[in-house]
Amino acid sequence: MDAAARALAEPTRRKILRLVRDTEQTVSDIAGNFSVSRPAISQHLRVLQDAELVTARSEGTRRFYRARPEGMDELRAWMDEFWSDSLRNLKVEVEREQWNSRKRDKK
Amino acid sequence: MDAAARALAEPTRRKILRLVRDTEQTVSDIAGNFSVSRPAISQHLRVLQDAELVTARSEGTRRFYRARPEGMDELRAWMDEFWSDSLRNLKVEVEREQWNSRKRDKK
DNA sequence: TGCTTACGTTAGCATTAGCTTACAGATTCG
DNA sequence: CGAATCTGTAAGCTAATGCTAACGTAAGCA
Repeated sequence: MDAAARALAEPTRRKILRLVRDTEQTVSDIAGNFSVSRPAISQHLRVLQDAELVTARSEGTRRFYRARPEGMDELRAWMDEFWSDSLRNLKVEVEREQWNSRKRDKK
Repeated sequence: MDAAARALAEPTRRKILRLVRDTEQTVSDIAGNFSVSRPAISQHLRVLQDAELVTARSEGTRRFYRARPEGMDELRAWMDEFWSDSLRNLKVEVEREQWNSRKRDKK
């Protein structure tokens, strides 16, 4: 999950993910969309692959990359839990406040 | 959003977030849970604050930090869209496949 | 007024990240 | 076989990151 978060923290890598989300693409294809060198893209793809956010398939000399959305599951789950638990606690907080205010009204 | 993703990419910072999710805590309180120095925690808090993932409140010499879950909204939205669009395209893919297979059956 | 507590900030260091250039391996094509 | 294509990898540079130790500052307390 550290790897996924770190991979997503890079704008270039997020753009790459969008590029290979629906259609698998070769390294050269991908690199064509950026101003950085092709090796730089290769290194980004390496990071994405280590984070299991993309998969690769070789065909002849070319290499096709495709996004792997499930790679985000862990991070998404972490955020979802953080979010929902926080909401739940907010709810408890509000209810306690309402309870206190009822007590105050009684006095 | 870059800032949020980068901030979340650090295990220490995610732990800090959990610590101040429900109850605001001082820097020393937080630092007590880690083996790194207090200034290191201060720096992490700085990163979290720049990413708008925590808010701070001063009281005397102490400083209370509290999580700010909305700071994750942008990143969550990005992932949600990525996820759902990918699912939608998968659906289209499957439907096309079914269509082709029906065509094949007709032959 | 001094001493203490609770912080932030700075300087300095080791590590990591992202990039380019240069090179190496595999495949295809003449 | 030899040349061209597609790609990964290594070396080397700069910038950023995470840490510690030292210092600065503001508030509370004797």
